[in-house]
Parts: sequence; structure tokens; C-alpha cells
Amino acid sequence: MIPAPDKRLRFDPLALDLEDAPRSFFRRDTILVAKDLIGAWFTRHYRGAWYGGRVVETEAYLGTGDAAAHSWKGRRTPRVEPMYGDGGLLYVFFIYGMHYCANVVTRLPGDPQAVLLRAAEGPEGAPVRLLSGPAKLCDALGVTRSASGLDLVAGGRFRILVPGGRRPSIGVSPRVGVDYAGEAAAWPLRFFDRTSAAVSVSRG
DNA sequence: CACATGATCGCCT
DNA sequence: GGCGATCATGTGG
Repeated sequence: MIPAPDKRLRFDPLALDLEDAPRSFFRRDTILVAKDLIGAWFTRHYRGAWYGGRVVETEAYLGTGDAAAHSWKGRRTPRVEPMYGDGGLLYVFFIYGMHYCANVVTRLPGDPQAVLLRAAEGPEGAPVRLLSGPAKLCDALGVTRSASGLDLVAGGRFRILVPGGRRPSIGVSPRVGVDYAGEAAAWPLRFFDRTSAAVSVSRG
């Protein structure tokens, strides 16, 4: 069973003019998806109510040629399997013995790329830093291993809702915590909302 | 089977 | 900016 989300993340999607991102949104180029997820809402439907936050920080993981990606060199294990699925799946992994991180799978089946959700802003009234980090985001929304592989598109419990119109000003930097990845550690694949106070670490 | 390590965080200095 | 908490996962024997 998936843990309950933090009550402070409850919100009303109807008040925000949001719509479900379609499959085609996720099948696009991973860097484009990572940028377009800034400003989108990562949401969870739980016991008749909606919970979630507006994504303000992401990282692109580019698949078999990216030394920082779990699918580097085609590595394919039960854990990583959702990355090999269709764009729009959720990929959750456990790290450091105590934390989970959530990724949105991109591209087509067999092309294991994804976008890590690093930080979000909760609805009005929620503590500013409640979702400011990939593990905190998962903790607050109740995202655990059992959510890995779920489809974000099929009208299920977890969804990505995108706003119309205006786009935030987006900053770019290298990814966090991937120093081991050689040349790939310097690639500019972290994206964030320049105006958000909820961005997890320094603003490169 | 055993072991090394990590897409982290918060607390300490 | 260093460190400990704490364990699934992958790799190698």
C-alpha cells in the first residue's frame, strides 16, 4: 500500500486551469520534457481528493549513453525496468537506505530515458520547503517503491497536469550529485524555475 | 553468499 | 562543508 500524502498538499485542480499531459508530451526529447515539466503539477489522487505541487526543478537522464543514468550502457534490471517502458510511466527508486526519488519516463519503449523530479512548490499555505528535494518530494506525497511503473497518463492515482500559456524563466546547471559520471557530470541537464524559493540546492 | 556504494537530508561545526 | 543514518541493489566469487 502507498502511504497517505501530506494533508497540506491538498489542492483543487479545477481552480487552476490545468489539463492532463498526454502520452505525446512524454515521448518527446527528454531535455524538452525536463524543461516543460517546470511549472507542471505532479499530483496524486487519494481518497477522493487531490494532492500535489508545482514542479520547479528537474534533471534529464539521457539513457544508455549517459554515465549518470541508471540505464547507462543498457543496464536492465528489475529496478530500472520502468525506464524501458513507454513515455509517461513513473520510475521510483530507493536510495541511501532511507529515501525514494521519482522520475518521469520519456521517449518510446526500449529507449530508457527519464526526468528526475527534484523539487516542487506546494499549494498556497504549504511550507515553502516541504517539497524542496527529490526525497522530500516523495516523502510528502507518499511516493514509494510500489508506485514505480505506474502510468501517469491513464487517469490513475498519479498524474502530471500542465498549465496553459505562460512559461516560467528557466535556469540551467549541471546535475546534482553525479560527480562519479565522468564527462557526463558536467552536462547542463538540470533545469529550474529562476523565481522559485523552493529550488532544492544552489542555483547554478 | 558477501560486500561496497549511492540521482539524500538535516544537523553539526 | 562534513558526517551519520540505514538498506536495496548490483556485482563478483
